[in-house]
Formats: sequence, structure tokens, C-alpha cells
Amino acid sequence: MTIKDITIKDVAKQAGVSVSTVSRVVNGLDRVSDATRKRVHKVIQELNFVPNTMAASIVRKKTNMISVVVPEIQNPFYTAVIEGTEEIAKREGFFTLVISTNGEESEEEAFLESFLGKNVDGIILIGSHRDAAFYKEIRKPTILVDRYINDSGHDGVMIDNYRGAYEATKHFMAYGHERIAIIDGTHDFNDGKDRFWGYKQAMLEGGLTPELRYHKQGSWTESDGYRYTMELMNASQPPTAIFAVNNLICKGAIKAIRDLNLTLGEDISLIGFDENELAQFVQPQVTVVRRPTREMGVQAAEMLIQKIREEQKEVSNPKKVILDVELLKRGSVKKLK
Amino acid sequence: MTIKDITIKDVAKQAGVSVSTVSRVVNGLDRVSDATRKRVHKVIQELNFVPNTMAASIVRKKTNMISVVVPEIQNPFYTAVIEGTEEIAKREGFFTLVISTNGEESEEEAFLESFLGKNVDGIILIGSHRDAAFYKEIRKPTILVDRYINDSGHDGVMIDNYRGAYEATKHFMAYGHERIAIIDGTHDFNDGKDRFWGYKQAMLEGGLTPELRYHKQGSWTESDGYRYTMELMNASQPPTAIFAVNNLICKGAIKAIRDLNLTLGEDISLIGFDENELAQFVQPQVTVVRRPTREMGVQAAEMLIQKIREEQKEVSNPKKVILDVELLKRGSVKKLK
DNA sequence: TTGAAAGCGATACCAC
DNA sequence: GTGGTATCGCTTTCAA
Repeated sequence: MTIKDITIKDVAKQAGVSVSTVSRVVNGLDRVSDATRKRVHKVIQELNFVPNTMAASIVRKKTNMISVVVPEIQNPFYTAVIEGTEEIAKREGFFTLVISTNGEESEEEAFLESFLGKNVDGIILIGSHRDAAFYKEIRKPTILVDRYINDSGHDGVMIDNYRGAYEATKHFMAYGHERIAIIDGTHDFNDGKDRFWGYKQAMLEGGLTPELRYHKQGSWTESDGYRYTMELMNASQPPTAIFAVNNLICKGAIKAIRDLNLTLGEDISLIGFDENELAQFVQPQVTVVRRPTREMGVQAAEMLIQKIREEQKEVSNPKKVILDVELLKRGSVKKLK
Repeated sequence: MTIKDITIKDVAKQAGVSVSTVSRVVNGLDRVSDATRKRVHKVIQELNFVPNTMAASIVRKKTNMISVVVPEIQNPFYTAVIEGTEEIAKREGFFTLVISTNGEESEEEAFLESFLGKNVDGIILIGSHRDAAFYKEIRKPTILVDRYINDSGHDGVMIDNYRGAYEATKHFMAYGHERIAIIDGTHDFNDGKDRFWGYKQAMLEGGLTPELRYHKQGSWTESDGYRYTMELMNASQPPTAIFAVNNLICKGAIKAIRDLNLTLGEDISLIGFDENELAQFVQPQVTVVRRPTREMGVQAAEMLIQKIREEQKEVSNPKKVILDVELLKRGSVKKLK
């Protein structure tokens, strides 16, 4: 059992043919006689030869690898998207590399600029939030998922954040709610802005005025969800409904409601954005705006691979695909008469 | 903005130096005059040159990449381990590629044998469960995490499954429980066997006889956890305590207990193996055997990188590191008088 | 059908 | 300090 990797040359010598021939049978090309093909295969078996794909890639200028770059690998949203991309990639003969940047922009850059980034055929960036100039530097088929930056020059797959928030708010209103609070995240990017905008529009259209005291804005974290729910409910005139703009905030809200000894769907109504485990566990279950996570990955991978095949490295006309969301009505919204 | 990747040659020509020199400055080697270094750097900037690391790897026979292969990327246990490995890898200058096999053994093989597997410096296999012969084929520094196969020839990082189960069972007994049930998974591998064994030993040592009616064995799934909890509690003489051997089973048990309208820690005591979100949410919180997930990743990465550096490709004496577990006592175990 | 040889992009040894 | 060149493992014309 020798350590040295055996190469195409070893196979050639052992089989008594040229490396060209070995290369041909390895790649399943025609014009090789059955006899030699068989012989070569046998030697490959015996020697346990595995071609060095890097060497191949450098001449082919194709790696058959795509990479998916995510901010954090612990978040179920990202892994769900990844599963979608992997499914398609695999079907289409691509290998998926997952890179987690741990939320550090420098990591993203390190990957894209100086390392493996150069050695994949295409890139899917999920939840990335650099500026347009940054993305323009990427001279490779690239798809932006979840967050889209205009003028980035790349295609994108997103969801209709506006509509999700709009529908949620409308649902509250349809059930007779008027004091509808929103626990909001920062508005650094479109997703945050759009969700707030959807809420606001729905309110205005229904003749309600969004009140400042019902608008809590902090980070997109569970602890803020908890804290603001406490604040809202301890105020003199608490809201009858709370819209939690992401899954973490929603979890925090659920915990706060429990700790306040309030009955969900009775003392307070709640809608979350994005599915989460607690929302499904508590009773009544929490109504949420569901986004098609896996489908986002599928779409992104399909678009990317098509791009790779067409070698449209330069995007003339970036395409944005907006996937629809769905309001999963469960029991956490009380019908006021 | 041209598409063609620019190479070291382009830089050399533009800077009026040889490729050797460019290579030197790119790699930060000494023996380059400040003047030329500066000039070359300038050209690199202008041309936006990014070295092709694959080409470099093929001559260096080093990629500075390690891969982590997991069965499924959606499972928080795996992602926690991954975070640990990434931390170390990054610190040591390695890039981490995450590969999800989606539970398909063929995928694992595809990766290891014919693809990128060849192009990383080392491999961490988490939760893999092939036979020894399979692992022996891997001629690369490799660490097995969580599941260990004897005679595989590789190092491993595991936890003390036996002790975890033993402590949990002892805890029940210390609190006066005698009818202690176990909802068990399959015994295909050591982890499953050891957990059951720990339970059994603790019982026997305490003078209790593990009864067949209190031993439910199925798959490691939430649905089985749910189903068996139902069965146990609906039987004529239900147990007073249940040991759920993994996080999914534990979640199922929690849901069943809720649906049976039983009070946790009062009508029924419960201990889970491995932390999980529901265990922390319900009140009282569920006592669990905590395993040091992140630390497992850290250990594995450290061992792997050391091995890579020592070029111990052939392991003479595989090393097994067993990390300890901890019983997190929370409120789900009732003190019987 | 097969082989020889040039080349992919970079490194590293050896001269100068 | 700097450059020339063999080399890494493989693919791909071009001839034979």
C-alpha cells in the first residue's frame, strides 16, 4: 500500500498504452478498441487509480463544481436552501461545495478572490450584503439568493417580502385587529424594508394608522423579539396583535408570551415570518408567512447551471426571480368580533 | 472587463519581470528587491490578478483545504461540529469544504473516490458508518467523528455514550425511580449499543432489572419517540421515567407528553440525550445529556491538521479521543420520596 | 484506433 | 536578486 498517488502515467505504462489512450477510456470517449478499453479498465482497477481532477480542470477550464456561500451554517433557513441547490446540482452533474463565512465579510472576500472561488464554475451567494461594486468584481456565473443588490450585475432569487408582510397584516385586520404591532429588524437591506413597507401599506389601505408606539425596531434576534414583546405587552395600552418579522424574533415573542402568562391566540395574537420549530410546537400553533426555502435553492441552482452552460459570464440583463410566499393560517390569531 | 482569466504570465510581461519573480512576490518569499516587489504588486492590482490555486496545488501537492463530510446538513448536531472544525481550520490556514451526502453512501463514495476527495489535504467524516474495508481505502489523513469503526485505520473523536446513558439512568435512580423506560434506536453501531448498555448497567448495578416492556426500540426519529411514549404511557403500568436516547426521540416524547396532557416532571420524568430546542423551551426544561458538539469539531480539526503536517498518511496506531458528556440537570426529573 | 507532443498555470531548482 | 526551465497530472490536437 504505497502512499504516492498513482497517475495516468502509471496506468499507461502498466497497460502498455499511451497516456492519451488512458485519458480516453477514463473519460469514456469513443475511438478506443474494446480490447484496449478493457485492458485499461482492468489496470485502473488493480492500481486503484483515481484521476486528479484538479489537473484536468486546469486544462479543461471547467471544474464541475459550484459553491454555495452562506453567512452561517447553523441557520435552518440556509441549510434548507442548500438542500435545494444540492439536489439540482447533483442531478446536473455538479458537485456542491458549501462555504460558511461565519458572518464575516472578509471571509467571503477571501473565498471569492483568492481561493477556491476561482476554481468553481459558478457561485451561489445566500444572504450576502456587500455593495454593488463588490459583486461586479466577480467574473463568474453568480446567483444572489435572498438578498439582492441592484446593479450588482448578477441574477437573483428572492421572495416577495412585501407581500408576505402585507398578507400577514391584512389577515390581522380581517380578524378585526386594529392595534397591530410590528417587531422589526434593521432596514439595511431590501428584505427588512419591504417587510415593514408591506405592513405599513396594509395598515394604511385598511384605514389604520401605524403608530410609533407599536413599531419596535431592533436587531433580528430572539432576544430582541423577547424584549420588545415584553415592552409592548407591559405598556398601558398593549396591542392585540404582533407581527414578528423573522423567525428568531418570533421565537423570542413566543417565549415572552409564555413568561407573561398570556394565552396565545387569546390574550395576544401573533404572526411570524418564516417557519420555526417553536411556532409549530406551541398550542395553538403560530400562524406564519412561509417562504419556499428549498425551492429558492432549486431555482438558484437551475439558473446558475444554465448560465454556466451558456457561458454567459457577462450578464447583460440580470434576471430577478421573485418567489411567492404563503400565509399559513394556524391558531394564533384571534377573531375579534 | 475581459473574461479570460489573467495568469502569472500576463503579470510578468506587464511588469517586465519573469514569472519566477511574480511567483515569489505572490507567495511573499524573500529575495525580491523592494522596487520590483512594489512594481509587481501594482500590476497585480491593475490586472486584478488572482493566482490559480489549482495549478499551484498540483505542483505543491498541497491544497490547504480540508473537507468535512456529513450525512445531512440540516441536523444541528452536524452543523455545530462543523463550526468547531471551521474555527480551527481557519486559524491554521486551511479552507473547509462541507460536503453533504444526504445520507447516501454512494455520495460519500463518489466524493472520496472520484472527485474532490482527492484534492483536499485531509478529511473529517462525521457520522459515517461504512465498514472497515471502506475506510482503509482512504489514503489520506482522515478523522472519524461521532461514529468510530474499529480497524478502520484512522483516528477518531467520539463521546462517551456509555457514560452519558449511565449517568442519566443513575440520576433517575437517585431520585427514586424504578420503572425506568428507554426509548432506544437501532444498535447498528457503537453509539446506539453503548447508550443502551449504559442504561442497562446502571439498572443492574442499582439492583433493578431492565424489563422488556420498558424497552422500546425503533428508529432514531421523532415519530418513533412520539409513538413509543404514547405506548408506554397508555400501558397498564406506565413507567415513571423515560430515557430518550437522542434528540429527535426526545422531541417526540415531549410532544407526546403534551398531547397526553401529562405534566412533565410530575406525571412523568424525562431525560434526553443531546440538547434540543424543545427541551429548553418546555417548562420545566428537560434534563439532557449534553455532548460537546463544537468541541468535537475542534478536536477533530486539530488532530487532522497535525496529521497533515506530520504527513502521517499511514496511521500506525490509530488514536481514539473520547470526549466526556455532561448531565444537565433541569426540572424534568421528579424526586420520588 | 493509437501515440507524440504541446500546453494548462503555477512552483522550485539551478544558474547567473 | 532575478530568470530559465523542468515539472506537476492531465487533455487535446495532429499525425500516423
